[in-house]
Amino acid sequence: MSLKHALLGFLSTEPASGFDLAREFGESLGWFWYASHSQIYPELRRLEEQGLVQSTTSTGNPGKQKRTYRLTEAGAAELRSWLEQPTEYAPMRDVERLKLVFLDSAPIDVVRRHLEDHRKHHEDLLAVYSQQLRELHQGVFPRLVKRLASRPASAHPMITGLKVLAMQGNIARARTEIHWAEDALSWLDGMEREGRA
Amino acid sequence: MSLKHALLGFLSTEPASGFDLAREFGESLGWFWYASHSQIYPELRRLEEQGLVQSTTSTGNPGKQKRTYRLTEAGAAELRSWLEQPTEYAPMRDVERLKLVFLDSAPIDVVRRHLEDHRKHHEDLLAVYSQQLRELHQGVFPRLVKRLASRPASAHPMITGLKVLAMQGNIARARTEIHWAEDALSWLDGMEREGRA
DNA sequence: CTTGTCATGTAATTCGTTACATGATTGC
DNA sequence: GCAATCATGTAACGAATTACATGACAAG
Repeated sequence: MSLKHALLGFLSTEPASGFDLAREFGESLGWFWYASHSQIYPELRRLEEQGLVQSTTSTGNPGKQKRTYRLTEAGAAELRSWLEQPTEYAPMRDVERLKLVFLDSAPIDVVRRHLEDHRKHHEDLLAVYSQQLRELHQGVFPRLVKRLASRPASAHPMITGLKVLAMQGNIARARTEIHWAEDALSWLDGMEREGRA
Repeated sequence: MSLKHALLGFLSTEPASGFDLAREFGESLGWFWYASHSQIYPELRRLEEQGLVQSTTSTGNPGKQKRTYRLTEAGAAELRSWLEQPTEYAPMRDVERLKLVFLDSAPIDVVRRHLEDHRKHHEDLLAVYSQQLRELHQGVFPRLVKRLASRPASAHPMITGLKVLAMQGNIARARTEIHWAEDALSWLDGMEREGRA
């Protein structure tokens, strides 16, 4: 039930169309939640049926229809209540680790390639997150700017701080994965040397 | 398509029943993959239709039916081919982080509770993983023992090593989350002090 | 006039969760 | 006799992916 609340959350910053939301949920490697447009459009309709959001079709531009959704009071209440409840942790499903434990009869180069891919993947993530953290600090990160705009200056440190915190968490994760992959690669080199000796 | 390969992987150690597999996929906080029995039983039937596994019903015990699945040569080949292919990384979906970025108008105690829960969750995971790592090193971890049994001694360091590596990765992750949560809590305390000053 | 971006949708399928359902065996 | 564990399944629903489908507008 999280797509629902992810949408309500994004709409709590400002009204947006399905297209806008699909862009935000797809770009920047996902920014905490990913969803495709084919999941978003029907979900928004469902939220409207439930009275949690309300849509207006753009007048002005004829032909080019654009449906903008805004949060209703009921939607804001639903979001608040979800935010207050403790998080239920999703069961672990980790394809890479799963592969790793069964790779024990594969050629050593296959194992190495997997670990190198893993390192590369998280290095790419780290680059993106580091850039986004810089943008958060510089106050040029669009989503943050919009969120600050509608709120009093006294609330700004908390608003910014929580985003920075979340991003730092992603950075810490990426670094951990990179370090782990590097340690694993050294260990693998050791194995190979011993195997040849 | 990973449940399929998770099952093939587990069956590559030794034949097992749906019940055995459901126990392994459910216990110990999941050991890299979680699935419920209601997903496992039909999937095993499908794998049998595809000729990747083969089942035998226990004779001997009448009434108490127990269906044991073993990997076929085709199943082993499918597993090898999956293991060789590069991993596709799942898009990010992180409920806790998502909540965190929208918690900026909630009472500070709600934020604190979320961070404390997060720390607690990963401390619990860390305890389990640390115990399992000890068992791996002591050679008393059942799944590892079984896997070593069917393979020559020269392969043992690699078999054990990869499991240790995977577990160390989980431990590193858990530690990172705990440290992050603690940093976040200190920051939050600072915010509260400033807010009251 | 064609490519790219904006914009919104539906359909088919697969994957995963929750709940329902049944029956045998073992230990107390 | 009763509870716990072993053992296997189905049904209904919800979440997510992939593919199909359409059309406006802007820039070159």
